[in-house]
Amino acid sequence: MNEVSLNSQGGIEVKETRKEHIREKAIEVMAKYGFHNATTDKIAEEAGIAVGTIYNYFKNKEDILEYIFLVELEKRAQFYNEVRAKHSSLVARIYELLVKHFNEIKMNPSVGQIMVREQQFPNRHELTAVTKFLDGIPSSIAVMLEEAIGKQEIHPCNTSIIAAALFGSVQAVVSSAVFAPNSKIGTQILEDAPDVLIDFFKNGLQFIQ
Amino acid sequence: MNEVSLNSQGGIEVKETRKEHIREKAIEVMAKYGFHNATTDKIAEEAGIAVGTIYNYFKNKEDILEYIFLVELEKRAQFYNEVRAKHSSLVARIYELLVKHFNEIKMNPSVGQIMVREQQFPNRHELTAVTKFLDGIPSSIAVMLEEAIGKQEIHPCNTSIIAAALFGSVQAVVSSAVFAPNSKIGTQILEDAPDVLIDFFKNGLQFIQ
Amino acid sequence: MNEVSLNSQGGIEVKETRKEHIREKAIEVMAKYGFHNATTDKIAEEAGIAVGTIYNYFKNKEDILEYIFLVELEKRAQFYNEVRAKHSSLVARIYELLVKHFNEIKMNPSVGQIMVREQQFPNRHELTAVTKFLDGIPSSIAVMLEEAIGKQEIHPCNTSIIAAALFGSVQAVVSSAVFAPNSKIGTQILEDAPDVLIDFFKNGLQFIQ
Amino acid sequence: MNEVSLNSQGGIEVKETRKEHIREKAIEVMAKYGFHNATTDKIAEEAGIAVGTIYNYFKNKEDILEYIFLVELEKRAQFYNEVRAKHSSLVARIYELLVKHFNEIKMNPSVGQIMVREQQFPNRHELTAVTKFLDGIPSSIAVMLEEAIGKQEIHPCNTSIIAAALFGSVQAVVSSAVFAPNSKIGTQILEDAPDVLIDFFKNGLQFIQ
DNA sequence: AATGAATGAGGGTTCATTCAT
DNA sequence: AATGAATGAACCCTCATTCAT
Repeated sequence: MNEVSLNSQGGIEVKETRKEHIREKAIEVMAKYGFHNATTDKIAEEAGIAVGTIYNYFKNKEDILEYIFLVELEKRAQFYNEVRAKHSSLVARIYELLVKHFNEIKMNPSVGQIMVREQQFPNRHELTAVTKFLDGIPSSIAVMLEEAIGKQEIHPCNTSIIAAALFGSVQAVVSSAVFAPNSKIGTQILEDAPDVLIDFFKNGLQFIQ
Repeated sequence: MNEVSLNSQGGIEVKETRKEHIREKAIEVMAKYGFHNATTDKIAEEAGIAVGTIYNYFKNKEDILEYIFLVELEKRAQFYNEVRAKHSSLVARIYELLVKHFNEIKMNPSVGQIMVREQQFPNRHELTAVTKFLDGIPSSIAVMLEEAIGKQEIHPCNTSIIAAALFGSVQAVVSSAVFAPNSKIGTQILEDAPDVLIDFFKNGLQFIQ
Repeated sequence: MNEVSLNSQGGIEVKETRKEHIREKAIEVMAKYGFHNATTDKIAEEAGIAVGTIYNYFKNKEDILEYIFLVELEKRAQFYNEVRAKHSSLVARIYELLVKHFNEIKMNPSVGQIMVREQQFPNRHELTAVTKFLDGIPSSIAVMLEEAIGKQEIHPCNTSIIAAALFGSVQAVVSSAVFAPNSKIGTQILEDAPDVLIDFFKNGLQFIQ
Repeated sequence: MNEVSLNSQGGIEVKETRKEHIREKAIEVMAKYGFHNATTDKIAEEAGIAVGTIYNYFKNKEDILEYIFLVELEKRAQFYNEVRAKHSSLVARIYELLVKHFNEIKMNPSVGQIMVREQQFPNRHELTAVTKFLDGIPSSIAVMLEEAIGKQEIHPCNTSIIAAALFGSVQAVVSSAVFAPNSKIGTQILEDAPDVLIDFFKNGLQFIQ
């Protein structure tokens, strides 16, 4: 049901199927035009196939977006599991998650644009990957926070709000990078972001005295 | 051209014109369906007027969204000016901005939904209120940060990334509140948010030792 | 019912009423944009009045065009009567009609543009002034031709076809003048037209031998 | 891109494609209602297709009119070339053009109605087939006149005015035929027109002495 | 599996006309 | 008589989706 798997080198591997090809081209088109203005015709043209072919792999246009988020969600889930297995300290975990996340965005900024923009989903009742991504990641963060509190690594706090804030910080920085007026600035932000953010998360604004 | 003004009690006051009425109803419809699925027919119906009437007050549908953001932008600009005049410390400033901001959202959650969702605008080159809101507020935050650094109130930092992070935190918390499964939870979040966030901004995650 | 009358000097006089004012401004707007793109709003604005006022003087928008043609039709009817009273020869009659007609156009090219362009009338069953103008003038010409044949001034011919051809020649020359790329050319055509046309009508293409 | 071609019998042949079918039906609808009142829905209904299908073949509604004129223009261009190749005398040329032109109209009076009525096109600056038809044909006539003057076949004259007059004559006669109260009269006019007009063009009104 | 022409519901927008003031 | 905001039917056009080939 999904083509994301871990290859022997421990990297993310996505089988290059026709569906995969459409996903990649759809990302480009949706990043450029936004979901609503990304017509199926444009996607098909970009992918070098006929419109009808899209519908052999996707139920409808929304399903493409769904799949895009699903793939990213699974990547993040893998990161999450890897990181939990590797580190026990909260800082170490978050730091590595940040590094991996921003690396992904650096490698494919288009997907970053979509992640931070496409938050319109008419059918919230269906448990979509989009929702899972936007709600699920903060939840996972909250879980880590609660563990850290349990281990007396950090003081107690409102974990759901803080989790939202952490996720929001990251999304906003991604946004500022991928929509930066020139790509040099954007790349620099993506490079600096993990260190700057981890420092901010650890110490806040660092008031003097 | 600008119906936002300060009344004698120092609160925000908006003259109740027909345009204002359309704005309010459009907020409800757009919050419910999202900008693209908010048809002009639905807006007109909700406002109890004919479709054509909308076009006596707005150039087109996008212009309604533009106006919604403009009003909110002006409110935030007022907050910002008031707060700068009243406080000189960064913490005090941010805290009061948070209180005011979350209060506004509490009073009108629909507008909060729109603020965090509608970031799709085809013509970014036109200097729209939407762009000003999404780019301008982080800029204002960055300015405050730089002032605080200048006054040695906080240690130097990458102000643009941190400003983005602060704004993103707030947007994400607003999002978690206004899209909360039930309004009780949402209201609680909005109530707790200023204290929780200011604490986070000051101290970070508060690691023990 | 109509404000066109002969004044003491024998010239055409149109009482300057509000209705008259609207007619004049409507001519300008319709000449510029064409009937269908000449909105009532534009006409009202040009006339410096409110849209509603137009409807105190005209049944609907078509009625304005109707009135425009009516006035021109009556001017042509006056020309026709004057000319018939003054001359008995066909050539003299046609020549003077041409002179008067082209003079009118020279004085108000906008009306010329409308006369040659607006031939779209959905309700042909109503006997409109537009129809009368476009059908009636050729009829009058045909009558003159028949008289001339009766008086053995010219050889017999298919008067309805020839009348149409004569009228068409004139309309086409008007068209080439009022839509000329620059007004100098247009004015020159209007000046030359009577002599050139009367010569053509008298002698045809003047084959040698 | 051009479906007009000469078949083995030397007649005009138009490949019956879907686009061609729409053109034909659009002619009927536009002739009946006029361009502005010919809705795309009516055209689609008449053609027995869905509205959307029209837009698979035409950019927009104006483009249909454009194509209609283009086809007619190409027919006339073919006539023109054939006739120039066949005859060298001006009279022979014009006469055959008249015969061919009126024959075309006889075969499809609807197209005649459109040709003489639709002279409203907002974008005259674009070099449309409509403009080419209405401006181009008189130009071609002017060229033939100048040749005839050069060969001393006719006396010098103002060729542009005369060319306009000739074209206008023809258009007006077409108009009187296709808008005739009954089709019998119309057909008769179309039949008589070439002889009547050529006689008029050669000799003018034929004054006695 | 792939194609792409056909579909037609639906949407944004216009604008002639009305009518309460 | 004059106004001009309100009206809403009507229109052009788009585009996700289908299905015969």
